[in-house]
Amino acid sequence: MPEIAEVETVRNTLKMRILNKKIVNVNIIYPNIIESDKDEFKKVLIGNEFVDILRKGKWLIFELHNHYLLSHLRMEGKYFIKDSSEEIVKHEHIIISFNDNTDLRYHDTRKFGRMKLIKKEDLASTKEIQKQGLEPMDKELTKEYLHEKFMGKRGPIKTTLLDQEIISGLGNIYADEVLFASNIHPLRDTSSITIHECQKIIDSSKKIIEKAIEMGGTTIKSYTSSLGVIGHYQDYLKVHKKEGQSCPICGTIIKRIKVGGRSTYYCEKCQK
DNA sequence: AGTGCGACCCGAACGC
DNA sequence: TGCGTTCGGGTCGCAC
Repeated sequence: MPEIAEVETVRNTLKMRILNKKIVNVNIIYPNIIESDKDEFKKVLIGNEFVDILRKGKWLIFELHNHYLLSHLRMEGKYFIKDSSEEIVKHEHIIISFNDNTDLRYHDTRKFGRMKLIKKEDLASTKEIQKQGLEPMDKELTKEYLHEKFMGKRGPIKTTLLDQEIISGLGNIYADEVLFASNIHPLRDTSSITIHECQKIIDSSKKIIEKAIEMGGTTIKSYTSSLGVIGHYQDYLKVHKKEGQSCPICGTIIKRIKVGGRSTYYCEKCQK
């Protein structure tokens, strides 16, 4: 499940492979991935080229001449680079072909990912982008900012960490890890989080995401062999998906509960 | 306004 | 074995 670290890895990896190559064909196999007009999507892309790839939260922003292609991988979206001669396999939904006989192929088993083509001047007013809050790496993400946002918020802190309008980029997995590292119980009411705990949330978010990006970097090689970028975050998770196992700090059995409909893992001794 | 929940998908895991 | 059922994950849109 791509979170901000995986998206950043995809961005860096694709930048090395697809920039400044002329797009010669676009094959839309499963149209529902594309939220904007499908005919225009083809018309704008063919003959165009990607000049840069940006990112905002979990959104990938492919920069074209005059347009941006926004792409959200949701849970299982992946990009592959393949030779155009290779057979199209199951779950490849959008195929963008370049003039050097390679393809950028969007692969998504659950078909949850979304793409949207917008004019460059509309980027700032596009709600998907505009809504993104500060990222853990942003200098402006301070304990004061977070504390103020949290004070006016009801409901469990776990749910609030998933709100992209406050902190942009955390998903279900890292939200559990951040709360564990911050010694905060996932069901704590958001408004009860102290300013000191806000700082702990910021520090652990940064640490966890930086490490994940670093790990993502190590998987770049496998990308070229058309395996897609798969984060190796599972190697260092402390609580997420660890129900029934011992807490790495105190040995207490990790619990699993539902918070806002999402599976949530925590250590009842370490997280108050 | 804020909050909660179903819908979108389909492979994997589970129950019988 | 093979069938049917449930679950999960991020975000949007609708209902309250």
